[in-house]
Formats: sequence, C-alpha cells, structure tokens
Amino acid sequence: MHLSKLFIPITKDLPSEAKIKSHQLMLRTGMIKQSSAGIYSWLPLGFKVMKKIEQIVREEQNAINAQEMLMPTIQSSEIWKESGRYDDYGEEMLRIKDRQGREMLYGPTNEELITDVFRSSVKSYKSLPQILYHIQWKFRDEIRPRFGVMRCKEFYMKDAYSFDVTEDEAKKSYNKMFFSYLKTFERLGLKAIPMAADTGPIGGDLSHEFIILAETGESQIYADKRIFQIDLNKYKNTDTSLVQMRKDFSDFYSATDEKFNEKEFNGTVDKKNQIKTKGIEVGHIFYFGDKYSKPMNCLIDDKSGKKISVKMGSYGIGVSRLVGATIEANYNNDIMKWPKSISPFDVVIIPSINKNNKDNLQKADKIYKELKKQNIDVLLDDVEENMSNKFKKHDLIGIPFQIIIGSKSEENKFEFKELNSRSELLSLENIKSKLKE
RNA sequence: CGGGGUGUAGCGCAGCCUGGUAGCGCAUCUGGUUUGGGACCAGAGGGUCAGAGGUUCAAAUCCUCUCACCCCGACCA
Repeated sequence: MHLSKLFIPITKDLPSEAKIKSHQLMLRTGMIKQSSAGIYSWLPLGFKVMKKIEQIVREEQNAINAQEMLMPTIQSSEIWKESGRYDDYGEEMLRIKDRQGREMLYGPTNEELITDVFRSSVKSYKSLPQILYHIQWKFRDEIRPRFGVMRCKEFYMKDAYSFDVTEDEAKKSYNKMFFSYLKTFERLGLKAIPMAADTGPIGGDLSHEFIILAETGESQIYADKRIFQIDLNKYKNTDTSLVQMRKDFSDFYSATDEKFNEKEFNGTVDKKNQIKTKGIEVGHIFYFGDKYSKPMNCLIDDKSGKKISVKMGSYGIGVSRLVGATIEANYNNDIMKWPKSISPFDVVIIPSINKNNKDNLQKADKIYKELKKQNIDVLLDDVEENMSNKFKKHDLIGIPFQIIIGSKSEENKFEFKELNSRSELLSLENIKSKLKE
C-alpha cells in the first residue's frame, strides 16, 4: 500500500474530548471516528488492526476445538423472559420494537440464544462436550461511555459457550479456555494475568478475569510478578496438563481491588515481587452450571436415561477493546509501537523525496516490490514532505520497523530501524531476513 | 440518573459580560523556496455561530425550551 492512496485521516492536533492515550492516538491516526457517544466507525487502519486481533483470537479458539458460528445481533425478548434476565439486565439492555410491536433487543451477550440453539438439537450425553463461539457486535447501553473504544456501547466481542454433562467435565472445558486465553494474549504481545473474579450479572461461582497491565486501566490490581515467568509452552491441551497449569497459576498471588487482602498479599508475596498497578480487563471466563439450562429446559439424557440440565460456561474476549488496550500497553514517549503480530503493516519504507530528485522514491519502490513478493505487508510513504514530518507521523502510526532511504543510506544499503531503537545500515537481503524473524 | 462543563470553518480556540452582521492558529487548495525530527514566503477557499421560539430597528451575543457532546460519581467485555 502507498501512503498517498491510503484512507488515513491523520491529524496533527488532538480533539479535546479524548482524555487517554489510546483514544487520542486512535483519533489522530484515523483509526476510528466517533459516530455518537460510545459508538464508532472503524476506518481502514483501525479495522485492519482489529481484524488481526480477531484472527489470533479465532486461531486460538480453534486450537482447543471450539467451533465458530454466528448468532444474530438482534434477539427476541422471549428467551430472555425464559431465563429471567429480561427484567434483571436492566437499563444496559437496548430494547427495541419491530413493526408488529414485538419486543426485541440488541444482544448484550448470548447465553440465552446459544442455549436455545443447543436445546433444540442436542438430546443426548453422547453429543457432549461441545464448545461453540462466535465473534459478533454487542451492545450495552453504558451509563457513561468513555475512553474511546475501551468503554463504549457498541463493541466487538468473541464469546464462547461450553456444554458438558457434569460439573467435572465442565471444569475441563473451563481449563481449556483458560489456556486458550493465555496463549491468545501472549500472541498479542500482552502480559495478561488471570485473576479470580466476581461473576456479576452472568452468574455462577467460578470465574476469572484476564487483566493486562496499563497505567490507565480502570481496575487496581495486586500480583506476584513471578506469575509472568510461567512458561506456557510446558502445557499441553490435555486434562491433566491443564489441571497442572491451573495449579501453577494459583501458586502466585493475584487479585483485583474487590478481592484484595493486604495481609495476605504482604504475607505471601515478597516485597520485591509485588506488583501494584492498574489494569484493563480484556477477557472474562465463567462457569455457571445450569443457571440458564435449567430455566430454559436445556435437557439431555444421561447414560441412565435420566433427563439432566447441561452444565455451561461462557467465555468472553473484548476484541475491539483490545485495540485500545494494546495501545495503552505499548505506548510511551509519544511513540507507539505495535506488537508484530497485530501491526497494521509489517514495515514502512520512508524515502526522502523532493521534486527534483526522485531517486530515493524509485529505490523505495523497488524494495517495496521485492518485499511484496516475499509476502511482507509493506507500506510505502510516497508523500513528498519533510523527513521530520514523516518521522513524527510514523512514530504515531506505530509500524514497528522502518526502512529509511535518505542521506544516510548507501547505494545498496539502507537504514533499518526498529521503533524505539537505533537504525543500522543493512543490505536488502539482511533486511528481509530481519523481517522474517 | 445526580453534580459540573462545552457547542462559533475539518481540528483547537477567541468574540458573548457591555447587541451593530464573524476572527485567530493548525489543517486544506494554488505557486515558489525547503527537505533527517511536526519548515518558510505569497495568495485562495471554507461558517444556516447546535436547533427552535422569543425580545429588539438590529442577536453568535439577551430570554425560554430542545438536542448533542465532554468531565466527576454509582455500573461493566
């Protein structure tokens, strides 16, 4: 892609309504455009990042044999009346009426819908276990949306639902998802800590929040930093290995404000290992048994032919929130550096161009084509302006690698720079292999 | 929903108190000069002053209502 052709309405000054870095940056680099309070359009740059996050989430769901499907955004109120949540959910639910006057709603979550899908087709214990998920827009009519895409009304979310015959089996599904989440956040370049959590309106008694560290987070967190040293590679997707994993994680203290106990923290965690900071919740998993299957009559025959309610869990990841959260976690000193796995481009070529000398642009174009051939997603900054402006601009956009073609480059060597570090002169071959690392 | 605040060019703001027909910076466009950390010179375009009603010879400015957005709080992926 050539920068001059990219729809990226970048601005030098920031809109006054944005109070935190990720929001400011997303507006300044034209990733999003607010449509109304808490509702955003995703412009090409932002959309591209979100899609990359989505794809990683998807791959890690598939890796534990969860199956992707798609449920609608608009739901009928009837199933919500069955579960009893139509009244419980309150003002956060956006209620609408169709032309026949039927009560509909824009789904804030999908437990009822998936339970309805499941009960209508599954009748036997032989069909279990199952994990189904979808990635879909949700709507929660937040009292006060803020922080850009971090707390908005309309958001993009992966939600998964597990179905098991017994509570023990269900806990195995829970552990798989726990594992999948850790792998997902690791691939996103984020340090996420699982923390025992309250279950809120979803209900249930076993629940973890996954929280990433960021100064601007909304939750106060306390943890033992050795929790980051746990190597995920030593676990396999087997029941025994995952039980071990859960045990290993529970060996280190971690708690949010609500569950924090100062005595326990100071008693069990050495001062030098204590982390006290803010965090952003990016995932939440729940086990809630038959909370929905019972009132909604989601019954199957067990081995003895007895009707039992299936045991369920649900598992959410805020995909759109992760875009903002990742920025919060990676931004410093006016420079944004995307993790490689979700950067909008792999590398940007920045030639110094002026009207009378387009040599650099030609060189850049050659490299561009060469890298394209290697399947590298490359952006070429073909805009004719001062290098100073270009550097500032790319500090904002945050593509992690730059190839700079200007006064310091040689005939066959170009400056290769990783954001936040010094550049080095390298041949194209060396650059290629660096990019493939 | 309670408390506070703001709506004037794409963005940031001044003008409002004391009414006289709209201005500054950035951005944009044209031409020229520049070209390694957010340049320079010259010129140009761009506004139903959030909306409705009222007072007045005259309203961005005064009055009334409505709407939108932001901040603090209770709630949350």
